[in-house]
Amino acid sequence: MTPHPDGGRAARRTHEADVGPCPSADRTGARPHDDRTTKARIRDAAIACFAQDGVAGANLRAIAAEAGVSAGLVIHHFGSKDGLRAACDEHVAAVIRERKREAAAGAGADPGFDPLAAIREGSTGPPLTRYLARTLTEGSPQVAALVDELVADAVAYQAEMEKAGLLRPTKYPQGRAAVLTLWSLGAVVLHDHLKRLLGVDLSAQPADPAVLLPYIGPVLEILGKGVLTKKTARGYEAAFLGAGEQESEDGERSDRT
Amino acid sequence: MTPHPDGGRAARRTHEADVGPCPSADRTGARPHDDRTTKARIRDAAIACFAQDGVAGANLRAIAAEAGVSAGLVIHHFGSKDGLRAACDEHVAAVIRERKREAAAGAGADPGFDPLAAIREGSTGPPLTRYLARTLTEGSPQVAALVDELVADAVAYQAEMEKAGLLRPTKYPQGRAAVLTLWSLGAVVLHDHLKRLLGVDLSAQPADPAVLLPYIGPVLEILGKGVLTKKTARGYEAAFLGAGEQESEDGERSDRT
DNA sequence: CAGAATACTAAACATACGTTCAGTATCGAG
DNA sequence: CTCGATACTGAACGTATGTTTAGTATTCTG
Repeated sequence: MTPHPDGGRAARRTHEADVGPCPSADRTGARPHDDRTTKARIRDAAIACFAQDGVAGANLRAIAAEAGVSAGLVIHHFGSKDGLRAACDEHVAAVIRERKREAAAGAGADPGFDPLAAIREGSTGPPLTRYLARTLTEGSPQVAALVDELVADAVAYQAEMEKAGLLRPTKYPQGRAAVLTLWSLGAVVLHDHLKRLLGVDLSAQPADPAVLLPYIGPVLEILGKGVLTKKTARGYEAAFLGAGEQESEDGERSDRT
Repeated sequence: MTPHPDGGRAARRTHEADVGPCPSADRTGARPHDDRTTKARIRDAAIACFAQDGVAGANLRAIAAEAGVSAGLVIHHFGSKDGLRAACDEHVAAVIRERKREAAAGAGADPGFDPLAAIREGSTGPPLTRYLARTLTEGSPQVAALVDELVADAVAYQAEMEKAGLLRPTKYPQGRAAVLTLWSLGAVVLHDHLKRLLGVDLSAQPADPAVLLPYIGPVLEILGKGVLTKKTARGYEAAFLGAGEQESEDGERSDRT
């Protein structure tokens, strides 16, 4: 119940939208000191509750209790449950953007094919991945915008890698990036099933990256050499793309955006 | 509001669990005759409402109204909202199993890599795909069991295809089948995003399979030749699977089941 | 047909929820 | 210090919701 007593002190303090002026100078003296604003604490509690029960399933009183405040205060700060949800969406999106930027700035690393690699969260802080896994299916504009950004990033990233000879060329730059991104996000959304089937939990940060292996192994195999033999691939293509289609397109298909 | 006035008369009548004895001989004369039992009508209405608003978001009165009955009757037939949800889960799972069996019995067709190809529903009947897209993320035992079956089917199917030389061999029979199945399901769960990004709606049956092309195209490309160049693949593998692993590349290797 | 069981409705019930409100404490500005 | 604004609480309000209940129609069984 009580948040981590101490430990991650001055950690993470870059985004911090408008959660308030001062970190709540231990006003009531009630709980162990927490460097977050009350508003931020409420927001984090909401993220945790929404992640666990879904937005419709969670309720303000539980969120308030988790944050150690009254239900009225939640409304006072966020106007309504919907406002709270919007704030959570924006916060999560902002954190992800920031961490992606940090990761990009840092040593080459491997953004690889996990668009959410940036938010493999430490055990501290709210469960961003689980929150996203929930809200990804509940259609909010903020999350939609975030997904669009992830795909756009993937398009750019894959173009770079392709130019560097690290990725095979594609006839569908936008389509391939979108499909790979959505597949990755889909695996996160279905993390419960993945855990049950392969014993890998994508919604928790791995102590040791090796525990991801039952998932990463097949993924690398699929992305490495494909799964269809040449003739099967040709067969499907003939069936779907129209028999004589012969693949004219190589450019960007600008359906959207 | 009113269901299809007539048309799909003696259609679909194989599963029909225990929705009751006779198709409600137009008891009240209130609504145009429907060949479904009242219980079945309630269940289908529930599937539609759950699909639209999620299980937590939907409410019994709306479901009852959609089915043209009172809220009390829903409880009378299903005991509780949870019971109703369980019945829906079971029904959807049963329909999918049945259609998969039919599809398997029919001409070779292509179960391909869409584990849900069997339920590309006609415009009649409840929105099974959307329902599944919702419940897949809400963790019910019935849905979990269904997913397990889909994966098991995929393992068997891919083994057959591999033997027939239609699929590349894999080191991870279970893992590859699980990953491909979950990716496909994930794309369904994220159908809103896929629609927005590529203009393809996986939750509706396509009048013309060609409309799926912006999705199928990249998918076939990825599954056909992969996306990583050989050295990139080797690099990732070295990083993840431990440096010296060496990749025999054509042999079977049964790590997992 | 009699009588029991089932299908069904409308209303009532209890509770859980989002939100409002009145009041209190705390803070910053002058 | 004074005053206004903000942070915050606890209780109240109104409503929506899952469920119960009492009662009526309908069907099934013998």
